[in-house]
Amino acid sequence: MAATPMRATPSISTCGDPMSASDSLPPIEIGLSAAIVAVEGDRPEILVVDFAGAPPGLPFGPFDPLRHRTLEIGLRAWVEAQTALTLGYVEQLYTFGDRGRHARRDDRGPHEVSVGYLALTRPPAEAQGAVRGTEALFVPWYDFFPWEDWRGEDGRGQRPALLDEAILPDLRAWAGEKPTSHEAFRGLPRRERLRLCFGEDGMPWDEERALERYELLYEAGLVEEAARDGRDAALKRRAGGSAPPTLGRSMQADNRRILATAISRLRAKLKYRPVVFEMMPESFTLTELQRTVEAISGHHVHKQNFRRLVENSAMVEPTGGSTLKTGGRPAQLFRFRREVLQERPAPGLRLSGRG
Amino acid sequence: MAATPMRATPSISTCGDPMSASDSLPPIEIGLSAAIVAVEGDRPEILVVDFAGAPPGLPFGPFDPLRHRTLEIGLRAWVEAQTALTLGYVEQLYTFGDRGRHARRDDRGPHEVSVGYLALTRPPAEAQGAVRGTEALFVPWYDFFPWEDWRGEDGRGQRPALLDEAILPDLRAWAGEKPTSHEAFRGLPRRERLRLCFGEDGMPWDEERALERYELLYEAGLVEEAARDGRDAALKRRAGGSAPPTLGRSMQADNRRILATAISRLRAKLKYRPVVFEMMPESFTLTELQRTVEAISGHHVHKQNFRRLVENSAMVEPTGGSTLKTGGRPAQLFRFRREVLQERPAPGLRLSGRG
DNA sequence: TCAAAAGTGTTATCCTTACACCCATGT
DNA sequence: ACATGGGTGTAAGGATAACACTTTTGA
Repeated sequence: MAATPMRATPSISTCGDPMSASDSLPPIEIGLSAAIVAVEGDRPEILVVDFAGAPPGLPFGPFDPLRHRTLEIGLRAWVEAQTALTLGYVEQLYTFGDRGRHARRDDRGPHEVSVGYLALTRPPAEAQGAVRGTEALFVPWYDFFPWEDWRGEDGRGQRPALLDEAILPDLRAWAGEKPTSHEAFRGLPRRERLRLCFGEDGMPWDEERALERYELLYEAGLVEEAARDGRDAALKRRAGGSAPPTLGRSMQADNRRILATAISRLRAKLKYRPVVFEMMPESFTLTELQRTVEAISGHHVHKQNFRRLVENSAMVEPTGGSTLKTGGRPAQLFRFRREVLQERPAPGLRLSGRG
Repeated sequence: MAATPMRATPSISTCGDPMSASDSLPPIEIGLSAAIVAVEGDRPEILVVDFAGAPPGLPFGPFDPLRHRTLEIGLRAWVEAQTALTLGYVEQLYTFGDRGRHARRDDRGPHEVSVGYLALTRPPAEAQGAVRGTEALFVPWYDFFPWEDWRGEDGRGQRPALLDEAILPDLRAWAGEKPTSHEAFRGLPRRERLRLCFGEDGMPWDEERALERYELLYEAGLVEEAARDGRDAALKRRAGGSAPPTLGRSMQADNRRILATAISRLRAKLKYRPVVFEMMPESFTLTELQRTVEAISGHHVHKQNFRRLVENSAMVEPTGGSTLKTGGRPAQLFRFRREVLQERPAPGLRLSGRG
């Protein structure tokens, strides 16, 4: 390759000693938050901690560098110590340093930075011994994001009514206003962001943009968290001004944003890594697998193509058994072929055709 | 959609008050590290801070939550204040809590957690005023990862000689040994990891696995950082035991791991988002665009197909001008069509055919 | 006239999408 | 018999990969 060139040399304070500025810095604490996902039938669920009336929160614990070598080890350790849940797949999502978590500037105590994790597990009934206390429970994640479920109550796919009735009218009004100085410098104008995120005129609804959608709603002051974080100005704009925003259940601190991050990431990852199987029991029918994928992605997929896709992908193999529990013709049972991890470079379920 | 069910209730310490455990926790400091990438001709370069003889490091600065609302704002602020670099694209990579950064357990002072960022910029010559001091400079990133450049010195693609001469023999030896207790519980056996990461027998070389490859080399004790972090045992195994490992230049602390993360992420992102253009000048020829993509991905692509792919993608438009500087027939100049961001859901350059 | 690099056209192949149809069970 | 869900086959369309070939400059 070439010899190291001496060329542009922007001046950057080198900070050879990482502690150089530590005296002047306020204390910081790192919170590890886990979005622990399981799918129960056709319902994706998330483990939350209840606050007796107050909005629920994701389970979390502080990171103690003296006890745990890495962040992920820390997360696994206290989750597996305090619950009997077996965390299969664990993945770091994002680190949020926002003040959102502690709303006010004059807060005392350490500043909280939260590292969000995604964990996948099997439905509670399968994870025996998971029940130990009463503070935490699994709740459907679409309680927090009703606009993300496009499967409809009946069978056929169906646009959530909430979108046209409540969300889009308010967002269109917001898009008509002048952007704040904060927004101006970076990114697209409001109208365009709205089109991209919510699939207005011509743009398709992209299920992977769950995080961007939540953040847009937050900026527009349409979720409860925005008010809590002191964005009252944004909220006043709402029609009438009396009715508080009710777009989905809210959560503690920035937890709903972490959950939105988890949903986006999981929906994306489904397509290029065999992560669904972390949420499936040992053996399952192809329809059960399809229901799980649909639950997560939030819309129906084409049955026949899904089946072929799965069978061609070599990700499953028949167990030999079958079940009658589904009603109708008995369904073959399959299991995950772990060997694909060693055969294919990047196995996954790239589904695009809607059902 | 459905009513919230009361079902499984794993007991998790609720930690309603985020400060509950703060007294017993050691102080933590958050370092923001930036992998700032630019492409100069056919060479990808990374901005490093020189330590006069010692291994270079990524520029970094501490996060001060009182001054900056978010981590990214903090990063942008000090980079743009201390250098005159214009950071176009900035993206959070990963947060490392490892002790790797401070090698020894008995360290005094705050524990350092590093949040790695990827930033893209234009070549130094373009970023006028970027030159302010002499501590920082751009160096070719393949100095740190020579095994990642498959383009060859001549023209045709070519496997780096280093792989067969030094890396693979040592890795095969490592794969033949018994795994440590740490490794055993999670993941694949050594032999399989080696196949996947380095494309042994039948598996293709996946350029996106740059991070996994570096981590494998670290675990096998074949990079200098492994020795520094106290993995001497691993190092003793090396044949002869006298010659220190020389697989690429090493960096400060965990910085090479962050750079590996940046390379992996950038190589992946190239394929589904129009990020190349953040590193291109206002107008460019298609061949220049191709050279940039090749520089990053580390291998050649098929010229004709690349051109068609780009032109069909509607990501560029002709400026009308042309240049003679390329030698041979004059080349048309193109510019990035920013409108694609609003037209296509996820534009990118999915190239797979090798050149 | 030749080398070098830009730029065009064509074809075989695979993958995706969509549609139509058959099979096995319970009521 | 028929409803229900499981399971299979096949044809059209589009994207990709690989190939050969033409054009325009400088030396």
